[in-house]
Amino acid sequence: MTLRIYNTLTRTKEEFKPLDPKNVRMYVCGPTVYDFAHIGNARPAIVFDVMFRLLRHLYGGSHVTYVRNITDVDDKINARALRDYPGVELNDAIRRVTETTYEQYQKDTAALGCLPPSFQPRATEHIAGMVEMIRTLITRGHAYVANGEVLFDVGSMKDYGRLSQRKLDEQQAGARVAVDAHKKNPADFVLWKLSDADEPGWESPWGRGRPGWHIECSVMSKHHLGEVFDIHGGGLDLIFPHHENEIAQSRCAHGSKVMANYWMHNGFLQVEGQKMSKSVGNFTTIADVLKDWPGEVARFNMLRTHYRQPIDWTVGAMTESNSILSAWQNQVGDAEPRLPDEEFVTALCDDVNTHGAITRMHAVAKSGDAVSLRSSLELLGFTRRIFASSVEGNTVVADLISARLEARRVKNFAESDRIRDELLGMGIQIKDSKDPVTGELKTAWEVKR
RNA sequence: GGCCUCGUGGCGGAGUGGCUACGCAGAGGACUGCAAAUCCUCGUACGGGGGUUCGAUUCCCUCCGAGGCCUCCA
Repeated sequence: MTLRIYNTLTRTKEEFKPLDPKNVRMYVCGPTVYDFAHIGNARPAIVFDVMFRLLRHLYGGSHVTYVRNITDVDDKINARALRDYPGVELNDAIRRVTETTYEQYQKDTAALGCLPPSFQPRATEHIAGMVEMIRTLITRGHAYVANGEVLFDVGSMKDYGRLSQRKLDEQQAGARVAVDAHKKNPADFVLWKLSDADEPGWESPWGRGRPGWHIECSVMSKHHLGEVFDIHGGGLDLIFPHHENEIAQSRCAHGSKVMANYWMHNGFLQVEGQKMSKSVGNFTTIADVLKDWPGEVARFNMLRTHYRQPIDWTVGAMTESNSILSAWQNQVGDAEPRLPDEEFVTALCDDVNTHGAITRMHAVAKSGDAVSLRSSLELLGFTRRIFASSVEGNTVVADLISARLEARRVKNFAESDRIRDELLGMGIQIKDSKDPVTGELKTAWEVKR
């Protein structure tokens, strides 16, 4: 089975060849923990979770290392800490912001069926590594100190801009880059900046300060995955400047030709046809979605579209996802998963074509092969039965159903319909059937939305 | 101004140089006390205009439209 991946670096689909099949290494940019994650943040979490599961399937569960970082040092966090915890000592306030947001993120991603990554390093645990890498960059002539900042010198890297296919001179034509007198090149970016007394900071050779926006990923990926690794993922918007700058830092610090061999970027998401933003009022957090829908439905809804395509996140689509998934869950029952069928895996191996895989699952479902369907669901991360928790063991429902069955046996249809309406009022949809052999009446049910 | 996506039937959404995915919704039928569920059948789409070709939804050019990045952003 050949895995092919669309590589942003080359803008083509390439055959995936791991550096070491015994240790396939993937790094994905995780959240900055200052606020509830929104539904757009869920996309990379889910998409790369599927990638993680697929790699484990192909190379073995113990032969894949997946790192997703937690950015817990950032000026947005400081601002939030000052706003939400006035009067509290700053470091303490920051810790409260990052801890509560981090815990919420763990809950959200777990509810969406995502496996915990192999490592979830935090930026604040790697400050020493960042100082070290910055020092190396200065030594090697790729960074300089100016105006209290350490800046990366983009002019020192001959192919800066390769990932985003930008040329430095073309960019300046746009004149959107602020020209700072202390920068050698307007595109030079901060590696370290000094902190005021009321800002978080760490001691460094350049004074008490904090790291810039890009250095953490270079340091943490190197720490867990090495100087060169296989896959680096994240959202489309990170291509520039974040990933471009990560590449610049890592390659220049290590003297390597590449940072990662394959760069994968997921597309964006709109809500009901509109860009999600706080001003429009359609800013939807993962927690909001989970209030209305099971996490599995949200996950399925996300996977019905190829990861590089835009998604329009709508109630209509969620309703459709819900009906497909619950039909499958009913069909699958308690079947034990085995190996998923080859066509299904082949679809996933074509640049993680989850929609193609789901199409295959429709065919499998139609064929009545519950084990195969269950196996596919398993690989995509649908391991639990969705409605079970809310109503399982509900004796009221069971009693009403048996009372209705009895009424039907004695042809008291007024009573049987009354009970059916009562259940419907509870959100329970009745499904009658007859045993094809014995002719016995049977009733199943599901939670209707 | 630069770079990059995308435009498919009522809706969602793949894919392919020729054989008209798939799902949801909808219509008809079977079944049912009636519904629901289930099963069977049906609907003939690829933004406009050029070009290449025996033939393009699929390749090329162009126009129109939607969106993203270039500044923190998944």
